[in-house]
Amino acid sequence: MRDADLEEIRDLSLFRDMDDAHFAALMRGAYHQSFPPQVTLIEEGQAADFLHVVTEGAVEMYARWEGRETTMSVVRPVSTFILAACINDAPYLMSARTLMPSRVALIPGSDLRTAFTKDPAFAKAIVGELASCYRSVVRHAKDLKLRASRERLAAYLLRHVPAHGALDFDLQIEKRLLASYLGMTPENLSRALRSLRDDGVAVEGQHVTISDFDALTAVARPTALIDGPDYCGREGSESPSRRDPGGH
Amino acid sequence: MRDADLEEIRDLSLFRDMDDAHFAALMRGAYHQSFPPQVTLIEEGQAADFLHVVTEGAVEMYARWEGRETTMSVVRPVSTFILAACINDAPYLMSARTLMPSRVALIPGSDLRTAFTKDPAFAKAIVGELASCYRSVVRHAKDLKLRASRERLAAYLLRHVPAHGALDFDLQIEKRLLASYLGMTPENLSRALRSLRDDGVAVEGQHVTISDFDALTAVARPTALIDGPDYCGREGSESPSRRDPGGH
DNA sequence: CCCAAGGTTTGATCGAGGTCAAATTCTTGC
DNA sequence: GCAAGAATTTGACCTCGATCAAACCTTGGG
Repeated sequence: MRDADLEEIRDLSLFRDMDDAHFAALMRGAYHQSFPPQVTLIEEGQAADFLHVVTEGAVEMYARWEGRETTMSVVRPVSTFILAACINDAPYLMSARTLMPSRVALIPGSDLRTAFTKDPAFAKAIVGELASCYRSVVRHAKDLKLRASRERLAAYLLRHVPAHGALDFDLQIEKRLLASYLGMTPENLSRALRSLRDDGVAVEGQHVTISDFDALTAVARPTALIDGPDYCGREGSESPSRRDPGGH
Repeated sequence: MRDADLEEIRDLSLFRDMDDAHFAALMRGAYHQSFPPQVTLIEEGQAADFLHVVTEGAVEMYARWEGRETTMSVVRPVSTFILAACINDAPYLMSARTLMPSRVALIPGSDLRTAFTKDPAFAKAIVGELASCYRSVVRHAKDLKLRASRERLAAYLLRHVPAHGALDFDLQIEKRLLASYLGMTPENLSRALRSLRDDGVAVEGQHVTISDFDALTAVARPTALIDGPDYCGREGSESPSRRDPGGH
C-alpha cells in the first residue's frame, strides 16, 4: 500500500488515535485495490470478511428484496463501511457497488477484532464510529417515516448546500439514485424538483441553485435530530442557528 | 437497588462479561425506579445523561417532527436503550415513554464511559450491542423502503409467531402503535389485517391465529436480511430453513 | 353498574405517489 | 461526430394508503 494511502487512512477518526504498532499490524494484512465503476464490492448475505475503506471515488450501499432495490447511502472518501457486520462477524445487510472509478482498502475482519482487543484507543474509536453510524440510520428512518417525499427532497437539498457562502452546488449523484435514496421513483423526484421551483429551487441538469433559502426552509423545516449535527447549528444546540445568508 | 434487579441486569449480554468490581462501581451510581404508564422517560433533543435499562414493563421509543409522531420501536425487559447517544455524549434522537407500569434502571453516561475505558470485556460487549442496534435499524429501514404496508404487516406477524409450536399468539402492543411502527395509519392497518384473512390470518381482538402459514409466508416472503437472525434459520444461513409446521 | 374516554372498525372520499408509455436529453463507445 | 443506450422528463392514468366522519367496542373510574 502506498504511503500516501496509509496516511489518509491513518487520518480517519477510526484510526487516528491508534497505537503505531497496532496500526502497522492492521495494515499488513490489508489490500488496497482500484475498481472501475459499477463493480459489486460486496453482496448482502455474504459473510463479513473485510472492513472496507473508500479512499477515492464513491460507493453505493444498497439493498434488494424480491426484485426491488433501494439505495441506503452513498459512501465517499475517506470513510469506512460495513463496520458493524465485521465487528459482529455477521452477514452483510447491504450490498455495495462502485459508482465511479474508486480505490478501496480491505482490512480483514479478524485483524480488526484482534486490534480491537489490544488497543483501547482503537476500541473507543470503533464505538464512536458505530454509534455515529447507528444515529445516522435512525435519522434516515425518521426522515422516511415523518416527512413526505417533497419534504425529504427539500431537506436533502438544504443538507447539501455548501457550508459557507454559495447557495448553489452540484448534485453529486444521479437523480435516479437520489430518488431511490429518498424512497421515491425517478418520475416522482423529477416532478417534486419541478414543484420546488415555487419554493426557491432552480435545477439545471446536475446544478442546483437555491434562490429563496427561507422558502425552501419552510418546506423542509430542517432539524438537527433528523438532518444531522452538521446541518443547522451543532447537534443538540438548544437554539439551532439558521444560516445567515437569506436573513431571517 | 434490589439484588434480584442487579442479577437481572448483570445477566444482560452488555454486562455479563464485565469485571465484578467494575460492575459494582457502575451500579453504585445507578438508580432504579418504577413508573406508571404513559410517563415520558426521555425527550428527543435532550442531552444523554443516562443509559436506560428496562427491567419490567415496556417502553416505546418514538420520534416527532412538526406535529407528526412515529414509533420507532418497543423495548421490552430486559434490555437497554439509547446506548448510542450515551456513548457519543450526544442528544437523544428519540423520545421514550412507558406503555405500562415499568421499572427502569438509570446508569449515568459518564460512569458508562469510564467503565468502558477500564474494562475491555465491557468495551467489547458495548461494541457488540451497538452493532446489533445498528443492524436492527438498518433492517427496519429496509423493511420500510422495500416492502409495501401489507407485506410489512405480514412479515411482522411471522416474526411474532412463537419460536416453537403454536401458530397463534397475542399482539403485545396496541394496534395504534403497531400501525405507527409499520409506518401506516390505524385505519389502514385495520383494513390490511382484514385483507390478510384471505392469506391465512385470523384476528380477534389482540389474538392472532395463523391458519395458513404458507399463504402468509407467500405474502411476507421473509428473509433474515430484513426480518432478523431469529426469524428463519440463523442469520446468514445460506438455505434458510423454513418452519416445519405447515409442511412445504 | 354506568358512563366517559379512548381505541378500533367501517365507510366514503381524496390525493400523493406509483406505473406505464413515449418523447427528449445526456453519455459514451466506436 | 454518430449512433446506441441510458438517464431524465412529461403525460395519462390508477392504486395504495391517507383523511374525515361516524359508529362501535373496551376499559377503567366513580
